[in-house]
Amino acid sequence: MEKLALGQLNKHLGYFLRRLQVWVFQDFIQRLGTMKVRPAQYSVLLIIEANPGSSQAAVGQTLGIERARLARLLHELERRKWINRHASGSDARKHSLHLTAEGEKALAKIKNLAEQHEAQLAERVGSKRHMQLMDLLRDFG
Amino acid sequence: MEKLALGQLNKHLGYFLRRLQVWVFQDFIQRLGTMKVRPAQYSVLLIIEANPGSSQAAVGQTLGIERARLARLLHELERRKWINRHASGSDARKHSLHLTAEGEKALAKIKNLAEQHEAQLAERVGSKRHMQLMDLLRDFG
DNA sequence: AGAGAATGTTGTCATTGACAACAATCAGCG
DNA sequence: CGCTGATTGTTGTCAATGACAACATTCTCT
Repeated sequence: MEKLALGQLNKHLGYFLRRLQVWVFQDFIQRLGTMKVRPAQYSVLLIIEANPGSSQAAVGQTLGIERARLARLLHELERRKWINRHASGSDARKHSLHLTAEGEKALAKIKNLAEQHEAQLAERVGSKRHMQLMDLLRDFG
Repeated sequence: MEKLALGQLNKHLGYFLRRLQVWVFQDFIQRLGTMKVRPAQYSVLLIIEANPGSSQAAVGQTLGIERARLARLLHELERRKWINRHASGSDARKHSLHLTAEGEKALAKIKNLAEQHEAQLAERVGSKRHMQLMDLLRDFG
């Protein structure tokens, strides 16, 4: 079955962005299947690691994850004993997020797999193009 | 609320791809809200326009949309009288997809809005970066 | 003619994003 | 101080999406 013409789709950055993003996430999910970690969970773990004691609101705003969704996502990470949330001293509404020792061990493994994923992605995309894309895309926030 | 450190997330192309892609799609959906067209529907309409008479399998494979999902998506486009599917002459299993006259009129409006979306995206991203990203991302398939 | 593949349809499930309501707590202001 | 409005986290619900299986029909190949 030959591919069809893309027509006007060729002019839309969003289309190509989406196609590559889907490919990247599928590879990530497959590669981290053994740890049963999805991209959103991984990003949350990294943010907690880099910012111990953050509140859920801060994590959510940084990653663009909505409060309700993040609450459920964190509930799952807590159930797996990878994070804990104790009350923040300064503000009783906030939960202070930390990795557990078990969570740090798991994250070490996960980061290892994620690096393999990134290496495979760089190979698939071409390492030069990978760098160029990183430089172009990083300047958003 | 200040943003938190991204930590290792800074090394993952997938993260930045995803953030920009989400932004682009949200803008697209908002901008085309008056026509109630979502990105996937738009892409299917463009493919049918560029390849009249295609089968669903061909469209699905081109866009990476699964058979079951495409069947329902097309059902909705047919309900809106934007496309029709009549039996293919050569293969009775296949449906031959075409835009209706009404569908062509609607698509003209939609393409107009989509161009505005793309222009705004180029402005947001920077027109030079927009071009560079297109060049880097287009070479996949 | 018959076996296996392709096509489109329908059903179901899990994940996700979005939104609203709620309780607890905080911040600001009289 | 006490009150009002905002913030934080939680839970409930709904729609959209992706994935997968089962099925009838039709084609291809031998």
